[in-house]
Amino acid sequence: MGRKRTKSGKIRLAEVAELAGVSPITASRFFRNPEALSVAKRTRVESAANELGYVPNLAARALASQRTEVIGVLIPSLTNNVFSDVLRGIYDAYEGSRYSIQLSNTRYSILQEERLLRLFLAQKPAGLIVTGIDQTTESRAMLDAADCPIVQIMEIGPNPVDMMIGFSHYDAARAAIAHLFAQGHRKIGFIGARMDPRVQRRLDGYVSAMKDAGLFEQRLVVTTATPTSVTLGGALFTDLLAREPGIDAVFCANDDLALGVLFECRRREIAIPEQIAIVGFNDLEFMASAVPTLTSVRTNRYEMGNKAATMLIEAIDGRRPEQSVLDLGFKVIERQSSSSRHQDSRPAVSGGGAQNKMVALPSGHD
Amino acid sequence: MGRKRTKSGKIRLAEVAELAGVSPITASRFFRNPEALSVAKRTRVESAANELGYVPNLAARALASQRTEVIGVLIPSLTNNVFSDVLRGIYDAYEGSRYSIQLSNTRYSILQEERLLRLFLAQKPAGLIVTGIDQTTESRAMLDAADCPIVQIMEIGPNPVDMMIGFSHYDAARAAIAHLFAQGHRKIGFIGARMDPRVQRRLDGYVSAMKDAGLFEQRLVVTTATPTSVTLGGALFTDLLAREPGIDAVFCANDDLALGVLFECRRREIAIPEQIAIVGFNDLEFMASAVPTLTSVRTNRYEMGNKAATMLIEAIDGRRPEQSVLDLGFKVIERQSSSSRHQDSRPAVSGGGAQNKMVALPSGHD
DNA sequence: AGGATCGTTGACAGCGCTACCAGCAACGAC
DNA sequence: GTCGTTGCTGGTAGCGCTGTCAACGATCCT
Repeated sequence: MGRKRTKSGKIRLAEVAELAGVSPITASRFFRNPEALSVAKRTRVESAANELGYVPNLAARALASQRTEVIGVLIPSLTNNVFSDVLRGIYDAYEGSRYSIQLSNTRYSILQEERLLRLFLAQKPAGLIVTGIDQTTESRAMLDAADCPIVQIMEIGPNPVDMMIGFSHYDAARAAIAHLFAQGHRKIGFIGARMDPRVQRRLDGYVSAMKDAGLFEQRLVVTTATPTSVTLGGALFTDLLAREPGIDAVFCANDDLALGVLFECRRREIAIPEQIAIVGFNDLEFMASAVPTLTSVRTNRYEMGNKAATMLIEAIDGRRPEQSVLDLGFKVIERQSSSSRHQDSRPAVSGGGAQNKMVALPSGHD
Repeated sequence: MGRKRTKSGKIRLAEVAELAGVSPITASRFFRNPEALSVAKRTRVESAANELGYVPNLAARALASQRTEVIGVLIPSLTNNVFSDVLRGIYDAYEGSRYSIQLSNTRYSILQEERLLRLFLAQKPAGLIVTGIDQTTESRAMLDAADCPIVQIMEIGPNPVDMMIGFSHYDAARAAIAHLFAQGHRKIGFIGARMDPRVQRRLDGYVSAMKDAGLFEQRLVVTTATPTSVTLGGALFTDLLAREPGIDAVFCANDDLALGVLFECRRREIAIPEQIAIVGFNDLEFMASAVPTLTSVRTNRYEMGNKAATMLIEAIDGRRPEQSVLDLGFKVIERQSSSSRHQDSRPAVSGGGAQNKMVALPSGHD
């Protein structure tokens, strides 16, 4: 016996086809590949669909076509400003496309990531965006076996699963330290929080730059697994000062920490940059507006998300990009907090960034 | 002639049923309502599913059952810290539930919201979370006609579509101004950016409080439609000072603006709070850590998202909450930037917020 | 002119799951 | 002992769409 369930009441493709005087399959084609129809039928179907207010049933489409139009996005944090910029880039790229985004938060756990990956892959996504290059072997195997395009974002490294877009955190950190060296700083501390893989690589870059200069000392490094915050920046800086009162600069693994250091210096009446120089990472908006303005390493977060999404869509549509690994580079934006030239504190209320000087260009030209 | 398409290769429910020695329909029930099975069959199906690694096909389920397990979430911005906290609350609540989240960004446009709403509703979501109470009449009609639970978040107001969770931005602004009055301030400026409906209501609260005290002057108000930023805070404050050099306090519509004002004061060597007091809105993390620490109105953003999601799930499952409108209130967190008691600038590196004093409690007891 | 090619259209048979109803055994009430 | 009643299980028939193939006329080539 059939079901008595109420017909959803919605317009179906068949109704549209009937009104347009074509077969259902022709109407179906109109929505997927209108070019394939003759102009006459195309307009007939189009007006019929408009007249009836037809909306395709995505579940039926997914079932029949054996694929979804869902893009899975796995990011480690929803709180972090960095990821909200990336996300905005991603969402902007999908706007108006037929794909929809399924977002999940791994909370910086690769096990959680593995779990979510399994979940996503089971639904046969059209594509996948994952953060970073540090997956469990299990995750890696699933990604390798996945039959959809995949983009890894936030950093670049060897052995991409498929496509990859980001920059070298290691090189970026080295460039920041090189900048501090150029300004005459020698005893440079490092503070880092959360210590996720990318922060770890910034630390690695710092360590290598310091070692190259024969200046590395373990006690110059203060890190914690705690999530980052402005307050934490002040606390870590306090620790650093206690360990090594003689430092003349601090490289902060992100801008929130840098802002915390700035406030802590103010509290302690330490002059920036005269007594201590500060360099942050990411170049969030407030860095250009702080007093003194704060030097930071600019990363192209919005572009990273946007480009990743664009590349993914193109790959799904069968147009693979020429180069599957894209280095978006970084720039050290030099500002007052690390400038030995004592730029005067202009009342530059708006337009921060105009007077920025580029110190290093795209990474990874090796 | 049938299709030759490769069978997806995936395990289907029928295979599980066969291995378990039950009918497909019984296996189906196991996944939706295991209680309905006898214990014997339940364990048989369970172990069969585990053995085969069965994963349900959501598209087929959605098609057959005529409903999805997707929750639509419409927010105006992905950049704003405020919404990332709300989102985190929402995602946390859905973690592990069978629902998935479909997020869209209205970019503060009610027309965009209407478009997205139409898109969402067409897919028959299990529930909907929308931001605010200012929808187009068309949107409102669609929401009223929607046959799924709906939660409006971020603020409360008359005529909820269904459920509602938030607080009164009007009352919160009034409380902030009352606090400034209590500290002896009279010439209180207002700066606001973006001027979305909620910021507008904060302005309304400011205006009414000032008028009540006979202190309102139009030139004390500086607003712009530009998206908010720290830099913009400095610029708006500069405008305000130019218009009315005699102000003794500023109420900022959000914390980014407040931070910008702080930096601008530092640039101009204006003493806080002696010459000018500052009050922000939202109580972001950095407010407790700034120098001087910044007074703000704390809003329960994470809880708002989390509670909204929880209420929505319960409503979907047929357990509607007793009260459909929930006021989460706010608190004025008094800090140095508006304290006439001249709290000494302690080196309170971590733990900001411990010394906070609550000034006003949940809103909307009228 | 005949055949090959192209562009366009349609028929058919499912995709994997669940709503509906019916059946059946076990049980208690009368 | 008969008649509900309850609890569990299964059969049937789709949900609305699309992949595959075949057929058709129009166009092109030799």
